[in-house]
Amino acid sequence: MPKQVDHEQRRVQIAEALQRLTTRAGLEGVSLRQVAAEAGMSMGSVQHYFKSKDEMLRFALEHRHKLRTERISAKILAEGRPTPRSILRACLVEILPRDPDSEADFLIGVAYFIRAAADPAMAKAFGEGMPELLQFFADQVRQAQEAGDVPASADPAIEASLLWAIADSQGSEILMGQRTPAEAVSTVDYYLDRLFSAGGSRT
Amino acid sequence: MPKQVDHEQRRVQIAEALQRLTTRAGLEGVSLRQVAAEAGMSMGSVQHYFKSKDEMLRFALEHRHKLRTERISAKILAEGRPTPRSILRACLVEILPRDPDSEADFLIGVAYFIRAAADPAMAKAFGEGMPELLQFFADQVRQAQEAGDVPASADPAIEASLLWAIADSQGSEILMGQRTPAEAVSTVDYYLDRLFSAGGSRT
DNA sequence: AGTTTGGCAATGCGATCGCATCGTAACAGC
DNA sequence: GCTGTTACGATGCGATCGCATTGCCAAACT
Repeated sequence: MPKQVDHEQRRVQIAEALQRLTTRAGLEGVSLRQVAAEAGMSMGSVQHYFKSKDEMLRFALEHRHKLRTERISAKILAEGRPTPRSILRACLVEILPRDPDSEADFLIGVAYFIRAAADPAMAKAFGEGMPELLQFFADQVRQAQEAGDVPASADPAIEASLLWAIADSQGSEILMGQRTPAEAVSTVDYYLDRLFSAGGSRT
Repeated sequence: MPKQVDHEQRRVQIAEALQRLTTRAGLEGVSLRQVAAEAGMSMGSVQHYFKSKDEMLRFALEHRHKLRTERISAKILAEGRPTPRSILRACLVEILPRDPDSEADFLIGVAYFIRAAADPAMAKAFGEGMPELLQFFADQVRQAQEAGDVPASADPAIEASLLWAIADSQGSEILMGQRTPAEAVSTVDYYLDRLFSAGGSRT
């Protein structure tokens, strides 16, 4: 029929404008008008692609999840000779806010978290990407165990949760200015050192 | 001169109404009118005790800090024969959202966090209570080291940060419904088990 | 060529926001 | 008992919010 516009692309365009704004003001502090302005279009246009603000937020969250997954995948593939440890380290460092981009990404995550706390639908969308990552972490730990690099007594599922905890919390402290990215990375390494040696048969 | 009103008490009263609301709608979703209604007073009254919304938020944050500190202190004193490990465990469990009250407290923390990310003044207030707790954790780890319960190779400052990370992150996952409080507590114990035995001379 | 339909801008509406202002009631000091 | 200061409720203002409505333009399809 009429024009040919790639809906998905437009939605992504809007979502990315939203991300940029979210970094500065949090999620609740962002209005549809601001998003439209940031995306360089009229408010009516934004409304055309998202029936409500909530729908826009949910799309942007899923988009972010996808991007993060891709980013982490790329990191892993970029590893020359990946070992479970190097893979885990790459993931954890990737999660940490090290530059404006990753800082934005981290902030957006928190912004969504707090909305998810009050909005069950958002909580569902928010939680969906998590088990996947934890599962991946657990798998890496398991492989390291089989290679004898991590003590057999370790519980992969719990270890995965702990690894995530460290990246998450260190990230928060970086944002609060209580820690530098370099310090956070060295904390990650400190922890990996212990996980990958305590009681293990090799270093 | 006129009436005799305890300003501090009134402010606390308002702050607590704010906390109750924050649990439900996050920090940005709370209006002065709602706070006034929740506190059972008129909006003009709230304005009388806080010149601006920001000032109210900052006071409530400090109030929360104080309460949490007191709560943790009480927990420690309640320990019959406290050991560094039992103290740390009590603190970590105290931080976790286990019931509506502690859940609310945790949510409020997140709500303030996100505001602090955009507001330097709030970030300052937010970060002030943190080093104190980390310092306390580090001291406990150090004492355990001296008792031979934690390997000497451990770095108390980093361990403190890791301990906080675990409580913080597990708390988030509880709120997202991805984990039960019981699971989180067992994760805490799992971690303490390793910290307090790996390479250590005693159990 | 005319009709249809999607893309998009503009505008309006009702609600709500933080904040300023003003009026009033209550009480302390002279 | 008058005065001055404080407590606090009521109201109004300008801005902004999400959302609904409307209308125009351009591009397919008949």
